[in-house]
Amino acid sequence: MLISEAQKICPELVIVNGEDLTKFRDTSKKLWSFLRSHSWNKKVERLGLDEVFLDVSDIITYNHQILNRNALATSFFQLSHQDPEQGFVFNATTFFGCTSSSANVLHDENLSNPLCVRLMLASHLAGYLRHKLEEDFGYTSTCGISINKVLAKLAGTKNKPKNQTTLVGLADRDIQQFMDDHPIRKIPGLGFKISHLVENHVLSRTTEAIPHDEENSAKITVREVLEYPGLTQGMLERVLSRPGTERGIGKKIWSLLHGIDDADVKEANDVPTQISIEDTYVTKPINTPVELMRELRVISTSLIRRMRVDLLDDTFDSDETGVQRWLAYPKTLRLSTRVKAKPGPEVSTRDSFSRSSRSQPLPNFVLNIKDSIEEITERLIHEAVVPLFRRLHNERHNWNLSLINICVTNMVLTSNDEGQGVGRDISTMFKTQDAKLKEFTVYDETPLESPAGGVASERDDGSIDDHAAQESDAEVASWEDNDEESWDRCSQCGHAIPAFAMAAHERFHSMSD
DNA sequence: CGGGGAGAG
DNA sequence: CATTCTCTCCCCG
Repeated sequence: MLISEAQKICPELVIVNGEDLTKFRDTSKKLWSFLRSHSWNKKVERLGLDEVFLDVSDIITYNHQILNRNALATSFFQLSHQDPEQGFVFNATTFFGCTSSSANVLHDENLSNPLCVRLMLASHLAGYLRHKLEEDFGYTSTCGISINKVLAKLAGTKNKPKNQTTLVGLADRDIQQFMDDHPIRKIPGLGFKISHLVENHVLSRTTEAIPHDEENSAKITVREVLEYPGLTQGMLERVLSRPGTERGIGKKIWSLLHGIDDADVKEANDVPTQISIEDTYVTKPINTPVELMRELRVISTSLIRRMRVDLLDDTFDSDETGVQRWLAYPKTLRLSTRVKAKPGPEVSTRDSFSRSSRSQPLPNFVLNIKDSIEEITERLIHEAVVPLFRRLHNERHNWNLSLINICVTNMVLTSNDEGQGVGRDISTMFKTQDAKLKEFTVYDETPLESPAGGVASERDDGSIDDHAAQESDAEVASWEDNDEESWDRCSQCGHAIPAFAMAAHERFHSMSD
């Protein structure tokens, strides 16, 4: 809701600058887990905090097979392969919720069309899941049901805010009809860059300047693009190809415009591939080391906190077992900044939006769970973040920073989620474990060096200076040096293994026995 | 792997 | 309403 609207309705409203997304994140995770628990193939892909794709092909195939055509009105949808009791009763003579066509009832000719029956079954599954989301958790939802991701997502926009839409596209021309009236910018996968290139070409414009705002973004429809003479995959490829563009972009965009999308629904990722925290300083850019250090401290602190929330195993209460281990840990630390554009006559809007970044290996002390967040933050800033900053900016002040971002990425998984996903196949499990052991072996034999650039510190005059590396810096960031409990010898093979990886390592032995 | 771009919510 | 703060996937050298 617009803040101005909220204040109109509720004048005594207290507005606090900033937000805490914790409850949103937790709820998102909870609802997502619920949906995943109903998936057979585990293809449950999150899109942001409040959307999710489910590939339910396997469930639909099964329920199609067991469908009794003599008692359609009192059918039973089986939610489990193992337990035939699990499921719900439904009326298979109609779709659940809205459909893209006017009639919701399945006529005889449609009943003989397998695709139509499958879509009908999926609509009931969606209806059931949405019902549970509302009854058990208290959240309404929208859903689109179709044969691929693009069509499902577009269908889902039709009956907001709390209904579902099944796209009953039985022939290619039904699909095309559905696509035709959409503005191309609304097609998932066509962002503002590609939309403008396509629009400019179709309208035979040669405008180089791409407007950055949503306002004058392409209002041109899919139909108008497809009616353009000579529009082929190859033509789109030529129009859209610039250095750095995705290979096969022409074919991809052409397909999307036709409602064709072979992108897989990806299996759920247990840990994010990246965690980043950023802040913008538009009205008052960062210019002095004092301001800089304060902001780096704020951002780093919240990053360490987020790492512990998102990357630590929370299956047991930490105070019950006393042991928490990393599900995954990042190998890389990255600092990005954006410099505020100089207010001049010809400001290429481009400039103010692009970022620069530098990265380096993440020091290992960051993973010491027992150390306090403040302690780790301080060390991280001085030993890693400031050196990265100095690689980005030579000047000692007046950087005019309008954005700072700190990111950890390049995650290494430390254990298989037991009984889940890939772990079924012994040989692939062996391979993954082997790869992980290799990781640890490297750490074992090669003690980490102290980060390049030495330590920087803040001086009274506000400048940042390098010190020659101190004696103590030599022992920077090594688990062994800091905490003898962090590494252990495996009783079976004598290999040195980080404590958090021991469980995985022992499973490795049990697999190879 | 490091750096950057595009697109998503 | 426009901007902010994430996150993922991809390309190039």
